[in-house]
Amino acid sequence: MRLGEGVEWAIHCCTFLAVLPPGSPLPAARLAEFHGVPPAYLAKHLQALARAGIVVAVPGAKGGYALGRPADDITMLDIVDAIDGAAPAFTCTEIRQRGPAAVEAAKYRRPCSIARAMWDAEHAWRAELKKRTVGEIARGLAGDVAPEAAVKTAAWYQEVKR
Amino acid sequence: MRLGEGVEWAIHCCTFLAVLPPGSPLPAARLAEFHGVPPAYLAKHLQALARAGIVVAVPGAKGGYALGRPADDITMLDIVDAIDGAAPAFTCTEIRQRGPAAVEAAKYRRPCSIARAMWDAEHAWRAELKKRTVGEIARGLAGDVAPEAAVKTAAWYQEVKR
DNA sequence: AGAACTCGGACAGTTACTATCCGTAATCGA
DNA sequence: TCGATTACGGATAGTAACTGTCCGAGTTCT
Repeated sequence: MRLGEGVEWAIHCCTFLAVLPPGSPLPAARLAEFHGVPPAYLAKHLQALARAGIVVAVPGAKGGYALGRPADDITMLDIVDAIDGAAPAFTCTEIRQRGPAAVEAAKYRRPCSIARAMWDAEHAWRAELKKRTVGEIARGLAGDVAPEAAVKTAAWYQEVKR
Repeated sequence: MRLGEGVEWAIHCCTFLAVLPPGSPLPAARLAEFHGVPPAYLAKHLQALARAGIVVAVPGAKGGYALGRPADDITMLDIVDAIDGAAPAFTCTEIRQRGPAAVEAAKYRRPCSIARAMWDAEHAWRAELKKRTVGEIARGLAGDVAPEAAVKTAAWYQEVKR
């Protein structure tokens, strides 16, 4: 089981947009430049975020992306679902109905215990992601690294917005 | 994020081996026949289970596979790790060190909050899978379907073992 | 109105998963 | 001892998902 790299990029972009002064969208190319990732590919993921309403896309000159709602109302799960898709990781193919022990479909009242157990685990994963919001992450992000990085970030932003 | 189909097959095989009378291994071809899955491909996954010690492989005529330890000592997580690999689904590529705001590596004391949040969620998923054992699942499996299926299973097993 | 800039979807390359086959080694029954 | 059966590993294709890039449509500013 592997989570696409785009999920990481999307979360970083959202947390970054959360710490930026609001009211001024940032182009996809600038977001890619700041994070050191391929611009064209990041744009694709940003489009997915826009479709989910997590960010709003502002077209035209001086356009770009901005958060679609308050950072505290955006959960990690929202982003993961938008990028990776909301389809469950485990899909029950009902192999119990495929062998020589199969009986007519109506006799299977509930999904098999195996699928239930896998789905329970997945629910725990999603519940944990739902607890964490972009706002919370953004506030804690500064403590991960020396204040020097925040200074460089501010300098870069001023340069870009000039 | 998607979990390979082989995981489902492996769990079904383990729970099936758990309800079978012990002391008599079942060939991979029989396991594939009972579950209605491609024999050659299932064999690959069974080999992975054997490498992990979850099942024991008995070579030669009258050989096959049997559980490697009591069913209550085999967790769902054991099987998932054996088939899908124990590598974490989310891998932090440290993109915070790649942009114009990057500072020297030593300044990053702890992993970024984003990675920690993702890993916490993954830990919750693994913890849930670790709670459930093959023995527990096997005991509950019969209740999912009409008793008729158990009869057909027993008949098939007697035919195979003849 | 013109120009510049942006998003948006359509188009290839790469990796991982699915699936199969064959040769080798080991075990049991005759 | 010989043949049948079975697990094991490698080599080999096909398929789907992820990664990556491009150019056109629409919008905003001057």
